[in-house]
Amino acid sequence: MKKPSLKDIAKITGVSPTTVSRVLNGKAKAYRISLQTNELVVQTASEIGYIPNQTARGLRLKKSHTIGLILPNITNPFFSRIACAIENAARSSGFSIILTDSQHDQNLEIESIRMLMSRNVDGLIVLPMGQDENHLILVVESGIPLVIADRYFPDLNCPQVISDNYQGAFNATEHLIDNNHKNIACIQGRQNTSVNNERLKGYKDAMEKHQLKVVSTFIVGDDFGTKNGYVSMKILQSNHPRPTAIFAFSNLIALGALKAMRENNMEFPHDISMVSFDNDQPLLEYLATPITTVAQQTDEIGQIAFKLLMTLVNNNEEKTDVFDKEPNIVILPTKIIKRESVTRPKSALSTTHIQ
Amino acid sequence: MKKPSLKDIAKITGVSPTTVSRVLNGKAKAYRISLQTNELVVQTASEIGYIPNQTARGLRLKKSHTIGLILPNITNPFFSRIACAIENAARSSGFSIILTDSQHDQNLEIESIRMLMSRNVDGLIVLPMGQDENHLILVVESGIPLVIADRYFPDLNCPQVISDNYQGAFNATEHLIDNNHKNIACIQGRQNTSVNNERLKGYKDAMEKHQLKVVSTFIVGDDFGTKNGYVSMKILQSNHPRPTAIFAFSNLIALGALKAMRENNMEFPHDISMVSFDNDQPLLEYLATPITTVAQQTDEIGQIAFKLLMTLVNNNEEKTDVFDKEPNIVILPTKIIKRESVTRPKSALSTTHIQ
DNA sequence: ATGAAAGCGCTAACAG
DNA sequence: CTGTTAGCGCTTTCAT
Repeated sequence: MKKPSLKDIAKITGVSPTTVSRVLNGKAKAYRISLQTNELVVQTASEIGYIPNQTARGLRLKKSHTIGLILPNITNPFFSRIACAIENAARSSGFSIILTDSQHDQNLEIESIRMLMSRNVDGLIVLPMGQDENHLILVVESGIPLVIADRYFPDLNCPQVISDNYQGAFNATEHLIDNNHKNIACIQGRQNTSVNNERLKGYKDAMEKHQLKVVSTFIVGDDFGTKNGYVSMKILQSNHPRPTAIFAFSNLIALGALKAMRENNMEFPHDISMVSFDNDQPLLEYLATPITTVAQQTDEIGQIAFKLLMTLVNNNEEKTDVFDKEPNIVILPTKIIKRESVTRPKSALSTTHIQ
Repeated sequence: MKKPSLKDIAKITGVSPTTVSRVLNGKAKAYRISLQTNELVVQTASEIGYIPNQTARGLRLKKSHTIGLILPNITNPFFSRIACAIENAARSSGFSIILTDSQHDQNLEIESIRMLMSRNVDGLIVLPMGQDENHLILVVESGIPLVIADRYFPDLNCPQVISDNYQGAFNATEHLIDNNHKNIACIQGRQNTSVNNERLKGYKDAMEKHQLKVVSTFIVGDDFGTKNGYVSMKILQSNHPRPTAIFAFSNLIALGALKAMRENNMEFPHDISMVSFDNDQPLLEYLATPITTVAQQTDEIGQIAFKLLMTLVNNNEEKTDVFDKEPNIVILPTKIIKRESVTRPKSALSTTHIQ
């Protein structure tokens, strides 16, 4: 026995499919359908266990009540929190989300976009892995609502939500400086991404503000992942002079750095201080050395991204050409969470500043 | 300018929609379509940027190439790893996943199932929050392929993937006993779930095997979340005698317990040893006291769940009544990862065993 | 080697 | 207050 359709209900009740449709969509009063008919339809619908076919509905209405979510890796708590917030907001609004994990792979990201468009999603929230925007521009041009989070593309004409990465990085660096550090290295994430650029700028500006020279060998790394944190830390340790403090551009970088420090038998934070971006690792508080982090408002990023998308989706119904309006950029403040990974440098010796 | 359809290609090329469809679905040779036509169609399709409408396709084919995934909380690394594995496997097979987070809420879980069915997913992977099975039975009866992970329902006629929770718990407990603990408490998760039952049984059996009495006040807790870990630990600390070791039934419980221990100024593990389930928190290694855990094979759980679902989906195409076959249950071994959270109890005094 | 026509399940004119 | 008709975009008989 196959799934009952709206037509089946019509047959059983003896009314037309139209009426059934209207009743089931709560348009009974709008069409002044008799209470009797209404009852009858609702009744039989539930009796035979009718479940509306959203696919058919979507085809007809050209609205799927589905949005696509593309992010670099659901396993990263920073992303999973955002995903969770989006999913919750979406459900409350009657939307489902198709999740795709790009695995930090540009091609997968592009493929996912295509796939999602072919599935007629009503909109797209993407947390791009890099800073390429061609595929994103195509989305905007195609007219399907798009919201970007965790990256900023000045030329991309769509709403975007990001943290104030510059200020966060500036504060992080200054916090290190306030603790007397002069040889401060940073382990970057993926270069030329807006996130990385801003954090780098924040770092540099803080250094310069305090008359500390920005040393190129103290700027290492090229990826937001754990491995880069590990490798970069190893490199920093092989250099002379060594830094007395590290600013890690992500939680995963910090994790990798931790591993390298441990292998090198370094005492943390006595041998080296650290502050990291991202505060979403639940165990952060209970580390041997709880790490001072720059917290991003992940829940808010998710919620705002979804709201922005909804505005777009709804606008889209009214007029088709809203795409010349200014990009709607939301910048969320960060907050530095001080823990125990920052101390004053051990000795004057180790803090000799390179001139 | 709206999205081009298959018909548009037909119009431009001058062939019929049928032919276009055949070409675009790679059935050119099967229908011996001339190379010329083939070329022409493929060419124009890419020229006008044609993207097939999967909604229409799904309606016609009654196959959406989409599966639903329901899990209790994507923010929990245990689940996000499984989700990641499923998503990857799905993508490789040309499937998309609609993700829903039940937030450990039975009603949301039920609602999600309905929603997913109405979206014509080809199958469902659910990690149920509890042990209610009525809504799951309905799914099986409706004929839509269903695979369960992380719970076991003996009466549910569908493939299921779980860890060997009994053995894992047994080993965890025995490890504590091997370290001379006698007053071993456990902080349970949600009661009457298969997972909890098995772990509890493993705990009890290990205790009994070593002639240790299972004390009811040493079995506390009722939820796999952080809060329960915290509260339960507080309760255990207020009891006399106090346990010298804790077996936490989940990573989140351990996290909550950690918080309580810290507040009570307990030295960990000197005042109290601990072993926990789940090894998916990335920072586990770097805790002040790295916790010994029972690792589940999360990637494998996800991969196997998806494979099982695919078998079902494909079988389903052949015959409609495969649902009388034996439930296909896969039990994956766990592995205890020893770290530093287990020591011998401090003094003979504190290990006095209650008789 | 290609097409015409029907229909998946639903809804929105348009008509009474 | 209700029904008839057409059609969303696609695939699949059945023809030729």
